Amino acid sequence: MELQEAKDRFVQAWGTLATQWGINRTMAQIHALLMISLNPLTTEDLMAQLQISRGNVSMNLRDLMDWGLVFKELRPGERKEYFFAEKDAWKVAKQVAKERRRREIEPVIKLLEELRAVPVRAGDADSETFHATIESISRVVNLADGALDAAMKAEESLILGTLIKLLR
Amino acid sequence: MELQEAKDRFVQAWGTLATQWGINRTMAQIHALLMISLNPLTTEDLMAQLQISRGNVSMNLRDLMDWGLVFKELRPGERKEYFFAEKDAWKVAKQVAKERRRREIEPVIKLLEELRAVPVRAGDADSETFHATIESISRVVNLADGALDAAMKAEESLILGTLIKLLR
DNA sequence: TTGAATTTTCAATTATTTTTGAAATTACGA
DNA sequence: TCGTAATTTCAAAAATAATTGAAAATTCAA
Repeated sequence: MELQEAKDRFVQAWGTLATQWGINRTMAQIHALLMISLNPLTTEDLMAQLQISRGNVSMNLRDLMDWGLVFKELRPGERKEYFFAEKDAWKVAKQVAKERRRREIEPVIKLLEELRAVPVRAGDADSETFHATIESISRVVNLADGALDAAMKAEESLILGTLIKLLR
Repeated sequence: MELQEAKDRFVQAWGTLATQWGINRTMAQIHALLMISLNPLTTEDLMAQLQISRGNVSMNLRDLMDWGLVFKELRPGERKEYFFAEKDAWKVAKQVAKERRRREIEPVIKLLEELRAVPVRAGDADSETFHATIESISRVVNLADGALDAAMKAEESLILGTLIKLLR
């Protein structure tokens, strides 16, 4: 396989994987392309390589910057902007965990707390089932939240070590 | 908050969360409803409670059964089918981890192995960047894969214990 | 400042995903 | 086995999400 073919396959596959996880295909492809590019790229570069419009590039770059995955580089004496991504995949994973936790898990935890506060009607099997299930889901969501928080703060090697122990 | 309102809020929120993670809203709502229902429900029950068509219920129930999250109950002397879901959220999480691993992570690991096999052109900084990034991503994907595998096999209490140690 | 290069915005369009509903099929009690 | 209740299928329709492209806004070298 040629280098260019390998790059294309990676960008393509990353886009597909992203859609399965609720992330915009183009956003993932731009991110993938920046991750494997030696040098920062301009909007024009991204438009040409992914065959997409200027507006599309602009909006997805803003989202990627909001996610803390892509950064802007300004070169003195040059008008146009250059973009680059963090290349350390562990740092990227930590950043994604941090953002998804903040944006998606936190609101769910808040809701689950509210639902847990709804009084159980003793003797009402229906009410009891509801509460038991909400309790069970709360425990797991809080466990996942804690795991993401731990991963976010830990070093890759530390997680690896813990995992090896767990698998043994 | 009334019990019925609490149920509705849960079903609604679960559907919203699902779409953010690449899962069909209705599928998640059916699953949520079955998780908090004391008794198994029929297609008619689901159609009425979620205000959706028969075909929609039928297709999403099949998907949920394929995911191993919902089961069918046949009652002797009765023609119609009853559906119920596993209510233990930890078991549900393990099942979801198992399926996503098989369906999505495995193909990615296979691709990354192929890309790692592409020969590096020594001295070519572009080629070297590509390989370094793919290596980095491979490590993290394999770490995540291992974590899901470990979680899948472990007990909730064991994960919790490990996590507490990690956070300390 | 000025003005052209560059970026952003957003209404309209296009693409994708989900849902419907009725016909076809299945399955089971009588 | 028969008749029909129940389920499944799938093409068409609807809903949702992503993309375009050109006008508006911004920015910075001159």
